[in-house]
Amino acid sequence: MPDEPAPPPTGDPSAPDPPDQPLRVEVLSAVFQVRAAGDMSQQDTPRLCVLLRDPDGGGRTCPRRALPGGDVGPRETLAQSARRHLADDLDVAGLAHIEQLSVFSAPHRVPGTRTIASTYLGLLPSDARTQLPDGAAWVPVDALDPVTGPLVHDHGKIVDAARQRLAAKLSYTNIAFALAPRQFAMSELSEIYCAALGYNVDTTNLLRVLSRRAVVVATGTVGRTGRNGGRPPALYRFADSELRVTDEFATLRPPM
Amino acid sequence: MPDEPAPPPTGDPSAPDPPDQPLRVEVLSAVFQVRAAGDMSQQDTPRLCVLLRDPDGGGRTCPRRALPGGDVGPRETLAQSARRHLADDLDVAGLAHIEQLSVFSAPHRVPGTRTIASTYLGLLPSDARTQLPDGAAWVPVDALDPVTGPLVHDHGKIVDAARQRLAAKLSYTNIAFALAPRQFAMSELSEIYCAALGYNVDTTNLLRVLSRRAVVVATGTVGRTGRNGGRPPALYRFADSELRVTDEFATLRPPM
DNA sequence: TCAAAAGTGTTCGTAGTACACCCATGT
DNA sequence: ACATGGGTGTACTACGAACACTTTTGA
Repeated sequence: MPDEPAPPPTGDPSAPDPPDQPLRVEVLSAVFQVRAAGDMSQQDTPRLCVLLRDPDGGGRTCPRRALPGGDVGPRETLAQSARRHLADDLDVAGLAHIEQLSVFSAPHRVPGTRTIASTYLGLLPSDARTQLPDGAAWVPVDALDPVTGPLVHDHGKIVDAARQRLAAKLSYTNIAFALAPRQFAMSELSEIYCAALGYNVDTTNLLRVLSRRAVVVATGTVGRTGRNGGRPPALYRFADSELRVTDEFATLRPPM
Repeated sequence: MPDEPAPPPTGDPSAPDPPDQPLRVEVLSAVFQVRAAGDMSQQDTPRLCVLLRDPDGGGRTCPRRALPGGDVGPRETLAQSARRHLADDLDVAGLAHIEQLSVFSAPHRVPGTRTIASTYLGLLPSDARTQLPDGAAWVPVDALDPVTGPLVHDHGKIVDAARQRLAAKLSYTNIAFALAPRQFAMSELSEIYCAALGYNVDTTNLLRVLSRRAVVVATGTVGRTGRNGGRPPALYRFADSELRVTDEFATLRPPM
């Protein structure tokens, strides 16, 4: 699924590759944050947003939209490179999680020099306030194809892969720690799950599941009640602040 | 986990990368097959084996061991490149499945030119007979570190990553189709699961789980009884011959 | 006192495990 | 017939989903 089903090689498939062939390796990152959509027209329910950038620089009427990234430096790993390129747009210290997605290697996925893209998924807690430079913006992922045109090159596919990865890991890991604030009411966490998954999640059951797995723990403190009254919520936090698999081997697990 | 925690870059981390820096991209594949270990001393229970190759050519007394692979050609995707390099050792048409693993990019993971490795997991059905050239061999994965020395460079880590990926997907996908023969008794399939997972799997329950999920279906035919008598087994086959997720979202699944 | 939000308890369905028991074959 | 492996049936456990009911606040 990562590699597009490119047509079979037209040249001699067993030709030894010239060691000096021009070859670029770029790193592209899909960074997500759940944020209450900028327009305050609606009763803004939080939405999953992705960080996009205009590759031609800011200030256009109809900017092209691309994922942030760039080339790999000679002395850095790919993960370090991803962080370095993201530092142009946001405070990378706030990035709570970053992990590798697949490599996109179709020979002509971008025009010009043969460019292989190693892609990353990054997550930013919902309470991290970012000051984006010109040409960068948070775009709700469910408003991508229809409204603004498609993304540059194959970046749309990369965002899709990132969404799928996130949705899957929400189900069997504690990855939501990287999308949630340090402390939160279960209703807030539920909204984050809803935004990331795209469907409703029962708040009470979410608490039960995550408690049993010891993914979240109560802090003992309570938060403030909402605008229209209601009982003040207990506050929780994630037990770990790094990825942990919580439901490995749902089936075919080792005996005992 | 894919990128080793390399030391922070020593040079200027924000230096723009020279577009003509020497950079190699290699493809490495961990190909697995469950095979009844060559030595006929034991009551040979099948074991998970990985295809290794002596990078210095065959005929050594104490060969080094490495994963098969090599550089990417200018007109091929990484997956195509993986298949091309594997063709030196086996009939790639027999490879029932191949998928991307992570990228290994530590700056000095191999000496000399900066080399980034894109890695693949390949699976060969247990009944595929292979005629390996000199210098290539099937090595049981549980006999890697202790007996023969470690693998070259970081290839040991790559094999570990491949094993983990396989074990995980055995639990929630139909990936075993790529390790099993076209037709098989459930006891054979059970042995394959045992070999790949490293622990015992109950044959009767395996049938139930895989039947309910419509992963395997009965062919209606029966096989021959074993060496010491016993009821002849019903034969089964996998419903699909391509990867399918069978247990997506074990928890937090969409309503209805 | 009423609405709104949070939290608790209960019921239900279902998937997976363990294990006993029955079936079919070769010797 | 009997040992050997294959297959079926059943009971048990656990987890997650749904939903009703209770609790705590603000207006």
